[in-house]
Amino acid sequence: MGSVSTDPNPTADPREVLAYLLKHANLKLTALMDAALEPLGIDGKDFGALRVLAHREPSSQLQVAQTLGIDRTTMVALLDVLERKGIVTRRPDPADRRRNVVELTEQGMRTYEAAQVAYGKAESAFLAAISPAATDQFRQTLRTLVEK
Amino acid sequence: MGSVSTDPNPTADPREVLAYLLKHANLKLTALMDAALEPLGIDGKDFGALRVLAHREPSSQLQVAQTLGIDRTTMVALLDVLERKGIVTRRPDPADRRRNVVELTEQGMRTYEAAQVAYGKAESAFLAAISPAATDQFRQTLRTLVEK
DNA sequence: TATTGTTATACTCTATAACTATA
DNA sequence: TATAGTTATAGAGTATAACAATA
Repeated sequence: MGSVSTDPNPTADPREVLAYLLKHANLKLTALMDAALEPLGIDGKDFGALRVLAHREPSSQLQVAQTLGIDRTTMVALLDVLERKGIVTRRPDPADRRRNVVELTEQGMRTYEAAQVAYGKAESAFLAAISPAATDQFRQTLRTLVEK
Repeated sequence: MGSVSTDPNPTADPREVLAYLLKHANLKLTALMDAALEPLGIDGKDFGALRVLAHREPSSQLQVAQTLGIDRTTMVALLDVLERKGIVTRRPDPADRRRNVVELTEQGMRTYEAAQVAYGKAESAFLAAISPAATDQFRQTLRTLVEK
């Protein structure tokens, strides 16, 4: 028997547990991201919505909410803020007036582009301590773990 | 110029962003962990407190709270629940009666051991799609990213 | 005066239920 | 009847401020 599998105390340091490491890695990147986006007047959650809106045909609120995995009532408040800031517009879909077509404004597109740059810097700072190869591996592993 | 660095649209899929992947990996492991611990009457947050308590000398509430990175008022509510379940005890520290000495009970130690087994299964399920080597690499990367 | 634990309170985030309008 | 968006409300989770006991 090897010492690894018979270790009587595999979690002697509470901070070695994967759940702890993953949680704190997420907290750290989120903090870096929010700090980087703050000068643009948005946070990571807003940036997530912008990413969805920037890469799809003009969508209904419900479609965006479902893509983000948030409730449609939460979507209302999120878009209220972005609309007030001039980042998105809402208008009834002529083909189905129950739906709102949500689009990035010109200013919203500029904000989104600036946000991509700012986010990229935050991500780079987060990954600074590991090699490009380790970064690729890390990203690939996360993709596998998250999928389905 | 390589196509990678000149990709005009590096985040065409909103779900390829590291912040998204990390967040959802964390959500997935947290869900698996909470489901695995639920029969024991605790959740991942409680398990975190138990890990700290099991691997330290009997601690004051404040020490445990600071190790977990939570507010001391939050610690009160967390321990209220664990104490009511017979998992921990609180008593004034004879050396400094402002402090509470917090300890796992006998039952608490059994709960903790069962929780370790349950958590281990959740972690294994989470990691099932990647190889042991990739798992080791993943863990090491997270350690590096989280540290300091 | 400062510190630990506690309580009361408030704030953030998000979801559920009910309502309006459209289909 | 069912669906999209909205509003009102409630719940979980956590933090701030004030207080009691102790140092």
